[in-house]
Amino acid sequence: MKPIKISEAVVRRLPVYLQYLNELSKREVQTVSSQDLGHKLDLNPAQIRKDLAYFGEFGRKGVGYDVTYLIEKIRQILKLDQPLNVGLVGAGNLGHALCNYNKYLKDNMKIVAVFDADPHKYGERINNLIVQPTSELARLVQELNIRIGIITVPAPEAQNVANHFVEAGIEALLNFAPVILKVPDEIRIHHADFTTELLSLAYYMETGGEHA
Amino acid sequence: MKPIKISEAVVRRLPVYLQYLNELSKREVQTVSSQDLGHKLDLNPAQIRKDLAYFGEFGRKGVGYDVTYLIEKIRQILKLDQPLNVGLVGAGNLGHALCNYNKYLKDNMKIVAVFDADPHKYGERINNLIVQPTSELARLVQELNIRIGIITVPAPEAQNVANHFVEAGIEALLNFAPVILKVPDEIRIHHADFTTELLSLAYYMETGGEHA
DNA sequence: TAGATTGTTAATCGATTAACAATC
DNA sequence: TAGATTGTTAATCGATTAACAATC
Repeated sequence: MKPIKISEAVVRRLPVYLQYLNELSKREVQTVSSQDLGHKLDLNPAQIRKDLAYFGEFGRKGVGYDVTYLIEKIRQILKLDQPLNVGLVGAGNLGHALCNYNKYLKDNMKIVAVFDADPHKYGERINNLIVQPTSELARLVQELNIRIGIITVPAPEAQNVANHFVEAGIEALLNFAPVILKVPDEIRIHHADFTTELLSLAYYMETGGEHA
Repeated sequence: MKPIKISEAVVRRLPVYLQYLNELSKREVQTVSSQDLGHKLDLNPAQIRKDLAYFGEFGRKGVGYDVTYLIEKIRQILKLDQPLNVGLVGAGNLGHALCNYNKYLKDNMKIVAVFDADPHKYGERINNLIVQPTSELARLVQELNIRIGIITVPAPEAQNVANHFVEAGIEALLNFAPVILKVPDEIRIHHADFTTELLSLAYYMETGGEHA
């Protein structure tokens, strides 16, 4: 039915479009052109049109894209029009921070359970969630239909947590620990390692940076 | 002297190499081949050799790469062999979490100042840092030679903080708020927005995901 | 209608991979 | 020497951009 393979680059731009469209929607902007979008997001307008065209004809020639309609369509493409439950292991600062992002996710994607291996944390409240022992992971992944796992434990424990998630039948993982994890090929894993990000920035610094 | 333009993709892989090499070093592994690296990091060995070859001849034919030597070389390429000071605005959970990553950065890159706009947070200790009022940003960026800024404030304040950083003479920014920021072209800005990351994962979920 | 902007094809550009001579 | 692995060129692959007919 849809034999065209969509590249990862395209998929990663869709949430960015969505984010800005939501902003426009809040400002009650009705319509946006690929030119507008491209200017704001620093992307080529042709690229934006092509990205969207992979999934259908969402615009009107001579007019542009209806903001509300395009939001709806992108949400469908990303499958955000159906519930998608997320579980998080590692109730440290980073874990707390991510739980607070639930409000940005709104939609149907939600962190529905938080786990930690430290007994001192069991029962702690994070927003409307209560920290559970990691031993409950497998059971709750099943029970709550958790399909995406977030890993925010220290690096040495990350692989272990990943293994638990995989055994529990998780479909995808988002890893924040600064290590490369091995998981079966059928599990999708994204790395959101901020150290990597920061170190690569260093490359672009002018040398001999002491000014003055 | 070096007229070859290095692509961003290459630069972003270097810290990943570095991370794994550090791991090997800790395990006292002496030598590694592009094949080993490729297998571990899920990259084509030819690509790894090519990436490294942009910067020099670091390997030995028939042998591979000396782990310690390659670490040293990559650190030089990324300019991690000289001090690089980082400032962070937003002492919330995420800010705290990132400060704890200082230990992973070790090297010469360090978060040397933390700022927040909330007077209740002034004076709060995070590891060995004390939260400063954002009004001190410009002064301390100069005084401490801060060259990279990290933004971990709520979305509505992010642009404002970015402006302050730019006025203070920052060279690069790492933004964690889920908004697109406008900064002058000469400032390098990377977005580390975890919502984008998570939403794009949704695309790869099987539809009709309720199992059972 | 005239002006604007899409969807899409073709052209360009760049990045990845294969292949292999050089050499440890 | 034989086997292994680099550095590098050439081939392939894929992604971005330009261009334009279609049409609102």
